[in-house]
Amino acid sequence: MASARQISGPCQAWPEDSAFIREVLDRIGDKWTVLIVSTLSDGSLRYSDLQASIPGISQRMLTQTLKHLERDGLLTRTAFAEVPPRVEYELTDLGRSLMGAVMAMAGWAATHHSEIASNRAASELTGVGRGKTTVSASAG
Amino acid sequence: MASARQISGPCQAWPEDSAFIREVLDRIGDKWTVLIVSTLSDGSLRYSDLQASIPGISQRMLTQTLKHLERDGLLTRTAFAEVPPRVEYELTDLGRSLMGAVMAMAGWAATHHSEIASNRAASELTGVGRGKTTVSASAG
DNA sequence: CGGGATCCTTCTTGATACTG
DNA sequence: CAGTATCAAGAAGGATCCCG
Repeated sequence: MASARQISGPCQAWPEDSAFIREVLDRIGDKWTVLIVSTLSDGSLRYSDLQASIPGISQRMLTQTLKHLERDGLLTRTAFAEVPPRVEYELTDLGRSLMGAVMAMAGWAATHHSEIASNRAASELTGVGRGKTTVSASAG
Repeated sequence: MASARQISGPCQAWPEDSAFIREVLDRIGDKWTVLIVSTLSDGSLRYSDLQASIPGISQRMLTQTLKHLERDGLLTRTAFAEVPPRVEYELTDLGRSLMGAVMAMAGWAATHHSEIASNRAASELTGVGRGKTTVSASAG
């Protein structure tokens, strides 16, 4: 996604600011980013530790996401020139502040996820969001 | 952030809670969700108004995202049985609270996006996140 | 151990055409 | 107007092989 960035609208909340909001969303909206960052919140870890700590991840995604995070300055990568190669990843202050923001989202999620879940369940029965909807007789 | 635990915890951040965090992230991580919700923050709008207010969107994505949001109880859909069909979409309280959460994220983004941008720019020159990285001589 | 490069499959998305 | 249905292109992700 994130192809064209022409999102200027007439009556919007954020006129043009949405640009970097989407940047952030593109980053944390990524499944692995959140998992990696949260895993690193305990302290620095090496590549294989991360891979072991995050069950479903492939090394492709691990490497790629780590690169993105490093590029954005959310974590640091330190390679040790030892005989058995060792690389350690650690969150920067910026990375930890992202954790805080995600935690805030988590708070919202924790507060409302049951409500969302019940809404969703109710929709299954009602048919809402699948064709059937509230139909009002002409209110004009 | 209410029930979430400390950032510098002993073991892992979220053992199993990540489930509904990801649910929320999957929703707002979606480009269109944020745009639709923010567009509706001004009040109810009809289908064609939304389509006009969000330049890049296709009716496929518009319809689909609206359905998801309706299903999760973030907005309501009201169809009027008039001769020229009219359907209005409006945020629920839950939807508006999501707006608040996204605004919070926007706050973080606003605070740090320049830092991220400069980090990213610096990485272009340094080569960080693209192969070259900080290499420490064997520390042990 | 820590990746880089490649292939291949799946999911997502945009464009198009048709309906009530 | 407000969608639905179908199709094809592209991106994302996983598996695999290989190198330093």
